Amino acid sequence: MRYAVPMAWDTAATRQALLDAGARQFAERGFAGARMDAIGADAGVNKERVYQYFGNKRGLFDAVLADRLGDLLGAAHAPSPGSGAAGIAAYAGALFDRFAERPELARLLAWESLELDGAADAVARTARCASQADVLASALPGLSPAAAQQLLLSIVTLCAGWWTLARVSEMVAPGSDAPARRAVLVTQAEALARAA
Amino acid sequence: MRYAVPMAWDTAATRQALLDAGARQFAERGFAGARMDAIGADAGVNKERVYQYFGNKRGLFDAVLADRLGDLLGAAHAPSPGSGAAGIAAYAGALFDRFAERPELARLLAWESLELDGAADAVARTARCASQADVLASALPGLSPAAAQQLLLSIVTLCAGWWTLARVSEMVAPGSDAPARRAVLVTQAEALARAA
DNA sequence: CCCAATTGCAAACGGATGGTTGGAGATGCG
DNA sequence: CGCATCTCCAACCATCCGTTTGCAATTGGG
Repeated sequence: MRYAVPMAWDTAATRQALLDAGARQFAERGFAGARMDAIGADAGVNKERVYQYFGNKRGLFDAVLADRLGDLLGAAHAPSPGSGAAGIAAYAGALFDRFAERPELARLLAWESLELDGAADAVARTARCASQADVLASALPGLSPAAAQQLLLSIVTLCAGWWTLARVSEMVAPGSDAPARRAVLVTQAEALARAA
Repeated sequence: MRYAVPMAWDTAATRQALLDAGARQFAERGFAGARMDAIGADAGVNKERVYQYFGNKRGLFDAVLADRLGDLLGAAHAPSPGSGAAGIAAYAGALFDRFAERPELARLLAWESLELDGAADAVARTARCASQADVLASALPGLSPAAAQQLLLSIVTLCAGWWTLARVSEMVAPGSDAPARRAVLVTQAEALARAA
């Protein structure tokens, strides 16, 4: 039959468009709530292409999580060795900024934890988290690896929390906005680093 | 037609059973992922009863959130006036314990933030959060109301985070378990209180 | 005891939805 | 240029699912 538009090939662009649309739709509505029709429409591609490139809805979700969250913690500017609590504070600010410029990242983290029993691309991402914890350990001489992991976990939890627990934020700190929350988190990260 | 079992009335029990089943199913799968058939089966009640008592699926979800999360922060043992950073630390431990004994609470908080634009029963819950922030302010003389709100928000975010960002916890702190995480959070809450 | 109102159930409805199918159009190679 | 293969689309399928319907059973008041 005649199609609405001429149908040129662009395999890489189609796949990327589906990943981008999938990221938007899964961030907004989660795995269960996202609709294949909506993903296709958002991508400007027929939804049948998802099955060709990713296998099924779950395959696309895993691909989106791996693609978007693969090096989330490393994407924020890391503290320098020996930079101490100030370096950790700056890292918290940079991570918060990362979430602020791409709020779908925090939301995808939250959906992943609620809807999946295991993280997408867990082995690679766990290795990257270990590297990032090592970076924090080198910023704070004397910090054990386990303590660095706990510190990093708290910083990520606090920074992402503005988006992952947005309703809680609205009720507990109704007068706050993102810049105010960022400032508090930078101070709190420094305090956590000092106490670590 | 003949029913599978005799059909006695118990209005209050039926409503409670649906709330309890709804809490379990919504905590596990979220609003979009929960199934009305499964809620009815879990409650041991015909799913049609949800429409009689709560209007529709969304009405049940709102009722569950209001019922389970209404006084979440107050349910944990509050710090005494003037009890200082130690009181805040103990409060963090109590809140973590609250989440540990009823992990559906943290998950419901997260689903609410991801799936709704506004919290259920927001006015009442915001008032309760303000009261709880006042309790923290009285525990730490000199703490401003806004700073108390930010401190409370960070404590809630950190305590709930073990469940709301469970996959992140597994990747960032793979060797940690709940008791270890609890101990770190108690220490971290004390550090945050000192810096507030 | 009778009857109106209420509660509860099984079955059905209409629309939604993930996934599949058949075929058109594009590409690349001989 | 012809043909095999690949990419893409529109339409369809089978099942799912929130909600409604018709009626049975229970309850309580006169």
